[in-house]
Amino acid sequence: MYSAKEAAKITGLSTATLRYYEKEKLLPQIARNSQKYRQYTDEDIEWIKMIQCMRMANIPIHSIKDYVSLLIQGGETLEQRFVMVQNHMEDIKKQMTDLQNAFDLTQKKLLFYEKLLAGSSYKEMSYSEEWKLFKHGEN
Amino acid sequence: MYSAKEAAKITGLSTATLRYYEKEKLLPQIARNSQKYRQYTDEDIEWIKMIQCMRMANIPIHSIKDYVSLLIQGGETLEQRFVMVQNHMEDIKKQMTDLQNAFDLTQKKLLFYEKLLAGSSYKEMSYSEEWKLFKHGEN
DNA sequence: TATTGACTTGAAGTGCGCTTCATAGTTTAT
DNA sequence: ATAAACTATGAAGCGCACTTCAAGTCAATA
Repeated sequence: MYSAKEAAKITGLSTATLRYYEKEKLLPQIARNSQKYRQYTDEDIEWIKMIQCMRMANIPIHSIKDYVSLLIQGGETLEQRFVMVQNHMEDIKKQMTDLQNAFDLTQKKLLFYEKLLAGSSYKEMSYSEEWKLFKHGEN
Repeated sequence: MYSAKEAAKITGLSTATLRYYEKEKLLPQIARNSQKYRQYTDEDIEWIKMIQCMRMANIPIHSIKDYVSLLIQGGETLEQRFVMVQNHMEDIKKQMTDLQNAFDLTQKKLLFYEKLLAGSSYKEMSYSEEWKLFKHGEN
């Protein structure tokens, strides 16, 4: 069992965020001790980590909430959940190609800058030339 | 030369977003015709596409703005720009590993659901069992 | 002539994902 | 006994990235 502060430390989220996630039903109701303080179990922590993973993939709060809601409703909702996960996968794949494009562009920029900084004449490069270089793909 | 509407159609952004980007200095001042209507050049369009690419990688508006500002200032700012691009690259790499983790998790979920849906007995799966399955990594 | 439609502007509004605030209760240390 | 440390709550606030609104200009069309 972990206190709010401990759970926050373990997960890297703030206690406020943990309360927010609970309020938004991304987490089950967290157990309380005699003082009404939250007591996070190891399973809660694991679940929080999974939510963090989903959030890192930009899956919106309401989407995670819907998923959790179906999960709680149980086996009858299996197909719906399957479709949701498929949609998440499509989202993730789209983001991966977007990121790959940005990666490639950024790589090109880095090479460009490295070349320019290696030479000693970069201060002669005019604004308009450089601007155009960027406009036409950084090569 | 393209009108606001045409530029919007080509880039997939709204005219409002294009104006917003211009206001925020992500774009240079766009040329105007006699009626003060914007006239986007091919170079403007290319530049907008580059901004879109950066936005897809979640590079914040203010960061792009700072970069463009340095670019306009010219050659003296080369090292600063180089550092900025290096930082963008670090960001992008971090996002890529996060996305890869989400991808792996989602893949596992899909396999799990496929197995479950292939069998005919999934309606006997209890809430608590399923919940735990997810809590412990979906396998 | 009057209306339609594409455009202009600054300002206000929206949705998301937290974060901070104000207030209060309980336990532990000085 | 007072203060520090931790927790609780609901409500309000914030930063970002747009989006929508209200009011106006201008040119062409019915």
